Amino acid sequence: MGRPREFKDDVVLDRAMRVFWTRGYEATSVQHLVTRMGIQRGSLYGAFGDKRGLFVAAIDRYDRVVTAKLLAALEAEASGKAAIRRFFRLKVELALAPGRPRGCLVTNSATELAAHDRRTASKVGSVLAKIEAGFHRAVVRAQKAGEIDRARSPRALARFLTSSAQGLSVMAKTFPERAVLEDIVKEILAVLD
Amino acid sequence: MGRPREFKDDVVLDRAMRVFWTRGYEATSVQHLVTRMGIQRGSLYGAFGDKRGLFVAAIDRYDRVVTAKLLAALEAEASGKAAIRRFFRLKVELALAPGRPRGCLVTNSATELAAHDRRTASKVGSVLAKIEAGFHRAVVRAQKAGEIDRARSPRALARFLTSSAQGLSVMAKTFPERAVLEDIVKEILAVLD
DNA sequence: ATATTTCTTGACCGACCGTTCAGAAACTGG
DNA sequence: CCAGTTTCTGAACGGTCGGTCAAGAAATAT
Repeated sequence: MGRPREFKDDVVLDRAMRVFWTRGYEATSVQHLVTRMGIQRGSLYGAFGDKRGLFVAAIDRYDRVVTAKLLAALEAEASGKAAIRRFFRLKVELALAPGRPRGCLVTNSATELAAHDRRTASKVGSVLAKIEAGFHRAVVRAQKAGEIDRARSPRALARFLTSSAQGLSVMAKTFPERAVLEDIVKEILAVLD
Repeated sequence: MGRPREFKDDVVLDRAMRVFWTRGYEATSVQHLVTRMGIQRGSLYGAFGDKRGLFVAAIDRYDRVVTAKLLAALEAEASGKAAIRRFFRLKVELALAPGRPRGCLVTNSATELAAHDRRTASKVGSVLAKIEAGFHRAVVRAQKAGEIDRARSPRALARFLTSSAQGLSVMAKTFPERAVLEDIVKEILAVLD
């Protein structure tokens, strides 16, 4: 009962996500947000609490939309090695896709806000943990198939791959050139041999 | 002639650098800066132009103090491979050193500001280029000594190592634990074998 | 049809933002 | 000791910040 929302949460959240993704948290004003989201201030505060709340919700949305696609790539191949390769190839394509913000919202949030804001820190931490877990599964799968030496620590490899994905996001934001990113991915994948 | 400065530029710049390093650019107010730098607003504007100018000067200072130390590690060993190992070991130690801001000012600046501000972007770009050049020299040295297969591209390896250093900085900010960082470094160095 | 609930709207709030500036203070050259 | 120059000091500037709120609009329940 009562008057229904005139907007879909996910639709305006997608727009907010893009704004935060391109401009960062602090550089984005509420005025900027309401303009791009196409709703009024009151609606924003009614639906998401405050700017921080909207930001955390935007990271969550990013997790469900963007990160989920990358994690899916990690599970899509029977071969663990092929899955990891697919993950990084997809990451490069996403990083270079026209009309898409550069870099990664989670990486940006980790460096800009995670140190000061608990809610952001825990969201970022859980997303990174999810990625690491995905890599871990892929590595174990690859080891079982004999693609990767069983003597190597899957935990260390998973952490390395997670870190590499972060590094790639930083580089994608600074040097969004295919040649650069492909050079990097080539050597990341070389670690697995 | 005229009244002399009551502060040393590098001293107050070091303090500004630390503030930006821990809090980022946008989240740091000029009020915050003058408090921590121990000078007045007027002096700040007189010496550094504006907030942006101070920020760029702080990155420059970071380059001369922190990055220079890492680059020196890269030149300190005759063996290219040992030099790269030393670089990453030092990076881990710096990342975990108590009383020091986590992560890396250049990495933070790359994700927070480089996309919007040209001056920051060119400063960040030149620092990263310097690091990449250092890695490149070390890789070539290692190849000449037979430590690394000559068939591998030193440019790709240098780019990979630069990217890895960025990733490590992100991870250091989110998970400042020795075990995590050492796992990552172990696998980064494994690429060279 | 009316009461009730929720959402929308746009004006409004005090606080703080980055920046400026006039005047006092501290130096140098004559 | 004074004129000239630079720096220091702290108050002040307009603008924008994140956030609130009262009133109207649109739905449901009775």
